[in-house]
Amino acid sequence: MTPSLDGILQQLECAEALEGLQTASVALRDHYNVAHIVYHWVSSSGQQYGCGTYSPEWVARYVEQAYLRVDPVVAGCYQKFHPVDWKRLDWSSKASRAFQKEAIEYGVGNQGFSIPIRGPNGQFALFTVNNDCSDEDWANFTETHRQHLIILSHAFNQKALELEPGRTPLAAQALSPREIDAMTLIAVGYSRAQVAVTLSISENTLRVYIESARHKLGALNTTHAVAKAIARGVIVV
Amino acid sequence: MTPSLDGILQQLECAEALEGLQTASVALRDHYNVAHIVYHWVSSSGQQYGCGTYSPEWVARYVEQAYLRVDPVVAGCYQKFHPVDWKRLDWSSKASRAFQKEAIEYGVGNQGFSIPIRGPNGQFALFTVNNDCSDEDWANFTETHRQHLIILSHAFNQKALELEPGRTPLAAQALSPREIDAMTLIAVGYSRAQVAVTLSISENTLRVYIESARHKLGALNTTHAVAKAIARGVIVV
DNA sequence: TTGCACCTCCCCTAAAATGGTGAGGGAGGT
DNA sequence: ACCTCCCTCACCATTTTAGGGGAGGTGCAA
Repeated sequence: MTPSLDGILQQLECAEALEGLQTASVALRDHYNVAHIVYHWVSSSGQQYGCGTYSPEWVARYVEQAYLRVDPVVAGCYQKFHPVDWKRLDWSSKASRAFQKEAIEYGVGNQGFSIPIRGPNGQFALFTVNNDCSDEDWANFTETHRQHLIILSHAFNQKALELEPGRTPLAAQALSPREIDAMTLIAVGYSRAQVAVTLSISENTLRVYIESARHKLGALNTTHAVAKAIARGVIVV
Repeated sequence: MTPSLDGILQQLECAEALEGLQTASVALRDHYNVAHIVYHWVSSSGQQYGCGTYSPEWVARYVEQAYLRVDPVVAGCYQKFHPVDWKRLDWSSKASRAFQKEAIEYGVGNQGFSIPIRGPNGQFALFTVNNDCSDEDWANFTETHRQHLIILSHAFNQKALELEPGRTPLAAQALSPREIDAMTLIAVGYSRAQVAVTLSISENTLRVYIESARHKLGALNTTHAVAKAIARGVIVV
């Protein structure tokens, strides 16, 4: 007996480890009667995680060959942020075709539908449903379940973020208003001279702000400080 | 008579301009019988757009005062990527409280629920539903409609992206692997000399990468390039 | 009152970054 | 085969930024 969607969502909400996502993937595969459900993401630290129903062999192969940099699904979805049917991706390059051929040999279906979700600090996740069927059947399937799949991708994503280790105590020291002004203008490409004129202060004063902000942010230099400020959302560009 | 949710979604799908989003916002407000529905986003170019049911006075005030940099909803959601209840944001600072007080004077409800969505190249959107009611009622509302609101945020977002002018030639601006290496190391505070050593190349070569990346990113200087690269998710720090 | 954090300004010198151009070899795609 | 993009290195002179110092004024809060 296949579990209900609500049941799976509820179960997902209670999950306390990666295994919970794994179990949910399997349950979803059975629920929808498709070939595969896969969820994988890249954390802010660049670490990759994944769960789903692909065969261990294919996963190992994928990781070993660093296919993340080849996979047109990843590359294509990275430029979008709404659901993407695999057919609409660019499979023209030689590497892509070889990759696809190999994937199918490892039991991956020919049809796919992936939902990218992007978080702050470069987090990027993909929720994928995969099957082996005709174009027409697949179009029907995605049309019918599109909304549920979006909800599911959110649920997976939320859970994944909760489980992510070291997801930032973030004890960020706040910058003063003037420091924020200064860093913001520096971040949009102004030179110190320009920023000083814009803020109607002397360049010497400006430097004090920049130095101060740099120390608060624990940065090694101005560029690093800007990078940290943006990554932490202290300033918005 | 209030339109059905499916009707609104369908109408949204057919929208051909910002007015379509505006109409949908109003329809949604009536459908859910809440105070406000607002959708606003920042494009990759930094341009702000918005639509919704806030009074024109409040919108004008918001823009004029550059409240985007004060609004705790924006600041809070910028660090997350799942729905956020306004109560869970940080309203402790004086500026935040003053902002909130003023917002309420302009007819904004005390309760809010915002769904952030982040696109490639630094696009960032917020779909907000706002109301004036008790904590309990609001908890019930958000609990009940959470999934639909997520779907709606996606629908708005997809439409907004379609409507965004000049929304294409970005994919061509991807950085080469070496450029990413260079920018990443610069972003974590290394000097050019250190980066050159780390990458085992001459500092001259390194500079070519930085310059190339700078041009691709349309940045005025290295710091600006790093800022853009991070904001767009081209590099992860 | 006495801190403390903020804003503002000034001095110094050495190190780093900036701007553009030329040029060779390699890999991939049409 | 040709073309384009990527990787690598080199040269030049100039501007900007880097790291510290010190010092006076405001306003808020314990």
